[in-house]
Amino acid sequence: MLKLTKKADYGLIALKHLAMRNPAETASAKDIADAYGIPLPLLSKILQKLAKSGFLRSEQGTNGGYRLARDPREMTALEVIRSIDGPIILTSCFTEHGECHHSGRCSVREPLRKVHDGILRLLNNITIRDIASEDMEVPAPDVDVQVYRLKPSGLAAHASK
Amino acid sequence: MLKLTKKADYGLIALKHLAMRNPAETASAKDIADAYGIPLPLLSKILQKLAKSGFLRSEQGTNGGYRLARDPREMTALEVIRSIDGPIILTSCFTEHGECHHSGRCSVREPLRKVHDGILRLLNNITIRDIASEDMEVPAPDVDVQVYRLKPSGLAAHASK
DNA sequence: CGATATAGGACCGAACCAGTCCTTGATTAC
DNA sequence: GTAATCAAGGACTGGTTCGGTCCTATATCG
Ligand code: SF4
Ligand code: SF4
Repeated sequence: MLKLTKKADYGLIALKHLAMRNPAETASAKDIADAYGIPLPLLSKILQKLAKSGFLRSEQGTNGGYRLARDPREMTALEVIRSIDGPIILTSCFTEHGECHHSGRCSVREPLRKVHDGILRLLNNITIRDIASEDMEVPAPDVDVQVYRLKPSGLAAHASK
Repeated sequence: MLKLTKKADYGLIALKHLAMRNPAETASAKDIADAYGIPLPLLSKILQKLAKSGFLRSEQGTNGGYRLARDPREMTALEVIRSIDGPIILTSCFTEHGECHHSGRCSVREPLRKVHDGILRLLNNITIRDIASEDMEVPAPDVDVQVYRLKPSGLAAHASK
């Protein structure tokens, strides 16, 4: 169904929140939870994960809270989502032990692996800073995701829509 | 978790299977199920959906089965997946009635919508024929998915990985 | 008729998601 | 030193979706 978990949403919200303020100050889980209406205990565990993954640095005690541990330009959406939701698996055969039992006969595995890579590359090119920036552009054609496309031979694009 | 359902996998397998053979002959659900080890009743309903969505034409009775209803170049992975799994929703707020209750305050909704669009565009550029073609290329940088990227200002690419 | 097809509804177990609750432990303010 | 404030983390639950099975009805060919 190709959906992101809400935990990932919340994690991104929190990181964006932190990326948009003075890196000197911390924000507590409660601050963020209140600001966006996210259940506190849920957000807490997300932030804990992000801290363990090295995105956040935590400070306990009164006036404690979280602050970014790295430059938001160095945090990609891919890494963040991975850290919260676990590995991204477009199909169940792309995980370590999740071998689909027809991976032998399956004819779409390789094609889907390319799609998978495309999505990863897309997410990998988005940084927290991108997300935090107010105005963004849908820019000129660029490297990024490379979809496989038939040889030079025609078969024009039926993209858009 | 960003996973495709197995039903979608199966649907793509079936379409690929049909795309790679003489368009004159039909293949029954059983044929395909046996060929790839897919449970027959499950595959049946997938094929039914694909038929109702206009990808397949079905013929009942002995020697019946399914055949492609359209040119495989005109069937995109996006449409197929949509037809089987329902609408693709990266986050729960992108569906008609699935309004997330913080869509008001949420700060990542718009950015994620762009990611969503990127994924859609990616899937929309893949046709069944692409999937059926033996050799594919990961071609030159091309139009396709446009990830938003900061203004001209530097912030070089930290793509790859 | 009877074999082979599609068409489609009902059902079920397992997994996963979103969220809650409760306990522990560090740090600061008073 | 004690209380308030914070993070850390385990256990549990209700709801939904997924993957799959089963059973019946209908169409078509030989
Ligand atoms: S092997 Fe084929 S059917 Fe199984 S998960 Fe991978 S792509 Fe899907
Ligand atoms: S509104 Fe925000 S939190 Fe809710 S589903 Fe959309 S992106 Fe996720």
